[in-house]
Amino acid sequence: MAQQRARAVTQRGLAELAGVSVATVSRVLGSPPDQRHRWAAPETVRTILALAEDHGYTRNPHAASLRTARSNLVGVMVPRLQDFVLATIYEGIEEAAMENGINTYVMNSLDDTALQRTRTRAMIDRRVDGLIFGDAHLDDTFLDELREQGVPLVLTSRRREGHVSVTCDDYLGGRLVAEHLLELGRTDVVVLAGLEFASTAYDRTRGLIDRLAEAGVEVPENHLIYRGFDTAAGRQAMGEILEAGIRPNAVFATNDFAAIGALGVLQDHGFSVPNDVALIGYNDTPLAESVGIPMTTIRSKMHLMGREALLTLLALIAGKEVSSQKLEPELIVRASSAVSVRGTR
Amino acid sequence: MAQQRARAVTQRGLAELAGVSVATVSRVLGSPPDQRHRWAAPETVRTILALAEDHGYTRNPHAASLRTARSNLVGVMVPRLQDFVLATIYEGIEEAAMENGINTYVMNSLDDTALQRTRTRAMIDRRVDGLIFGDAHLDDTFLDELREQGVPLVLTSRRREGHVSVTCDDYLGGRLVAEHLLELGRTDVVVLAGLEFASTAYDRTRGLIDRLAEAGVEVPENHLIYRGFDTAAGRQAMGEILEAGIRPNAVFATNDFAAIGALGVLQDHGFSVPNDVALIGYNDTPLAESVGIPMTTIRSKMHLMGREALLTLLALIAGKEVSSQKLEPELIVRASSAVSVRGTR
DNA sequence: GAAGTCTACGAAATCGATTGCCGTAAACGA
DNA sequence: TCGTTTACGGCAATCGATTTCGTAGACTTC
Repeated sequence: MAQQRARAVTQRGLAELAGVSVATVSRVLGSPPDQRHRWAAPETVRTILALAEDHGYTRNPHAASLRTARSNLVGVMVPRLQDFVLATIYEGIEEAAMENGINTYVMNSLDDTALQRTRTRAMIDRRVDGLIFGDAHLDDTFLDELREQGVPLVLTSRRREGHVSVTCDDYLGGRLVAEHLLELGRTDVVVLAGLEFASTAYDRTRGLIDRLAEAGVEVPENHLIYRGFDTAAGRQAMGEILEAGIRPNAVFATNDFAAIGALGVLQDHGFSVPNDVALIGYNDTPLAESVGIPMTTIRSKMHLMGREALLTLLALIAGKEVSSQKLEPELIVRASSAVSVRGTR
Repeated sequence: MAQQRARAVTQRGLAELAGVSVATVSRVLGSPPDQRHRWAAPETVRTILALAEDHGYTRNPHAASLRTARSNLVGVMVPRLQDFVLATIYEGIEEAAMENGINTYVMNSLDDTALQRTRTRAMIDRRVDGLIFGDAHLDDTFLDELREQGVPLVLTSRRREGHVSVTCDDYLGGRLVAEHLLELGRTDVVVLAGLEFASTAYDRTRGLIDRLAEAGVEVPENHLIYRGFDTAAGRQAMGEILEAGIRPNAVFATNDFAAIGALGVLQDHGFSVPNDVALIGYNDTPLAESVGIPMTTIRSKMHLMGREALLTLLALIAGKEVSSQKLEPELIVRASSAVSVRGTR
């Protein structure tokens, strides 16, 4: 039989050993180092700290949460962790959470509104202090209802009118792509836009369209196709476009993975990238650089986004005034659009 | 000011409303439906259930955990959720957990032994009932120490001698690749093996080598290179191999992403895949099929692996006898190795 | 030197749920 | 008829930490 896990010491145990009351132990152990002396004599503080150390004391979070009605837990809902982008944002969240003594639950909603609801409920039932959503839908009021109920929440990756969010300035990202295309003179563009209910898809597309319009270029309705953000969706969308007889000289995918899927299809059909078709992705995931033809893309600060989202949520929980934040995107030009009359940089 | 979140009802509240004691409420609400009548009259049961429903009662898990010393929480440690494989395994874990009323914490250890320790500690401090590790190292005794302390734990993805694990039969996977190469007559193989301390890398490589040895083929020491599992590592490894003047007619990467990285490098150097070099990956991630040249790979049951890992952990926590499990791998032949004298597959 | 002001703690009430131990009745067995 | 189950459910102790009152003594202050 394996050695039984030693019964953990509690504050009561430490109190008895130190000859003080649990109240004192609680106060000493619960205060930040520079505040401890406010509660006990230096000698007492030292004794308690030493005992805690020796006996490997760790606070029982359930007991603490029961008393304080504060769990130091936040829930994170993402469409899918398989998505590199969300996994990276989550890393940022996790990092900032650890730094602040917070733990996180993550769940995949698969962008399914039913799952979104049941899993959010599961988190609330677990008494999280607040929630971060990476799967906001433009066309669903679930989040509004939640806020009505007074649940502290912050959005990230995708925004939604009326909610605090930390996102990439996707509209600007779209504009950057448009400007790049204008410079290249490749304005007969097809947009593999992602999912219609995601603000990322919407804003990136809108930014592109608006900027092109300012230059007098119209993007026809049938050049926009919404199929999803992953590789399979990119293949699908690109395939449909070609099948419809559309022959663009540029393709903008609102996600690198979709772009990679599109790349495969384009090559299968004998199109050269970038000579026949310039290809641009979004997010600057590692694959963008490593795939056969290094891909032009928009770099977004995913990790930072996660960090800021968590920090914002913490501020919100603390009752502070918080506001939305848009992180700046950056255009990264690579071979997949290296067709400019200027050098290939 | 947003509407204040209504103070949640507690069992005490329900008890008062129903005119019974909290003990009865607790028993009725805590028993499985078919056991409820053992504790209260049908009428009472109905009243309590109705009141709970009406007032949206949800059990306070902190209070319950405090009392029972059981949290219904399990911790999951993965090297990195950015890795599609681990993200998928986690989805399986999450799914099975939800079905069993269990919640999960996930954390990234980044395969850093220090992070591994501190984050595991953070989970234990949170009083998880058990842990699943997806980042076991062959050369580190951390997990052994943990088990000594009586912490219930199960490994997945990677195994480690002396621990219960749910993995893919990686050794067999390696053998399958070897057999495929023997059939193709492409036995001058380079192995981009991944990380040396990971059993996945070790077993897949060993399986390949052993099977080739049985056929009288030796894999020279310098044809094995350990650089990591991701795309960047694949690029790096492949680059070094070529720089060393090695010119294999087949490359086996123990991970699809590394394979994709290698593919890029091979093409950059003017090698044709599969004509000059056959390329084989591992895991059958969606990208394997979608990337320029559809890739031969080994399919592993990642989602199922996660499910089984969780179920195994639950059994372990329940005090049952559990044993390791190896899921069967399957060879998926695609264009990247379609060079057989037989038809293309 | 009387009245504040600190300092350093302690007592005890909570937080919400679980559970072992009992008590009371009605039903049952022989 | 009387002892024994069985059904139904209350009492009260706990789990471990936090926090509101207090209090006793030391120190100031005018």
